Amino acid sequence: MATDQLSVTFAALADPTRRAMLARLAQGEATVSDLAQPFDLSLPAISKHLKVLQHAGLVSQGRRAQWRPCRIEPAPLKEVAVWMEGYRQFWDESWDRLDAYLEALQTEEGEQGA
Amino acid sequence: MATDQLSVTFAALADPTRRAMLARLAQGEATVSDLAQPFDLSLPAISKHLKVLQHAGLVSQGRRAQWRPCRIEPAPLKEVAVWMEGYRQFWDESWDRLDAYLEALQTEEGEQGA
DNA sequence: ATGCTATTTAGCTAAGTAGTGAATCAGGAG
DNA sequence: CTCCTGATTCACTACTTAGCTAAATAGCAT
Repeated sequence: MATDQLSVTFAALADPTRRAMLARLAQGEATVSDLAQPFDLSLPAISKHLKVLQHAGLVSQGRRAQWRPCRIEPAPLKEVAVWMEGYRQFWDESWDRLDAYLEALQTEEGEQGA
Repeated sequence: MATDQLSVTFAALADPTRRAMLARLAQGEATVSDLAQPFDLSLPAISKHLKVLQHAGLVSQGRRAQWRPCRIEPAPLKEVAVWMEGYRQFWDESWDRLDAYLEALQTEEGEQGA
């Protein structure tokens, strides 16, 4: 398995359960049981998913009595955003519009030339 | 393994070899051998990585004689970008600045109150 | 037909992942 | 101290992934 940060982050995000947990944490702190509640999974399974998210640095965990409140951490998402930036031309709609625009321009020129 | 599109895409991106192949394809079409060239991997290994990328819809393959020219496909990247949008508040720097700004405001208010 | 180059498929191994239940640790509360 | 709740670790099973070599397929060139 790849161990570079970006690979670990992508791998952590490659699971709908973990993304749902992250979505829940985007709304604020939650305990492990809070996170487990929507799923038909054992607590150990949730704990494991959580560990994957922590290992990726996407989530940090505190302690309050017997609870382990979890928070979302922005750094790895930022790294993904930076990586995505390098491919913006492929996914940004405005680029598609620009592409269509340039194509239209070229067509006009062709018609003028004919 | 999760089979939803986003999970498959993230899983495909969770490998530095595959991301490097994608980076190469971002510069234009390439054959399988072209893609294999920078790596110390057997051709079958590259072919497998390529299949993962194709299965994620990130790459499409044509045929020209005995070559299979590969192209990058934008749709799954777009889906990732859309997903990321939902977390912009966590990774966008301007949010950090806003956060700092609000914090500064609150500190000022506190000092005024004291 | 034969061969040559590009690529894929098959069959295998080693290692990693996702889930389970049982047991254990952490930390109040009676 | 003992019990109860929250959470983790352990030991195990089923499955997937990444790599390899060897063999097969695709398509041009002779």
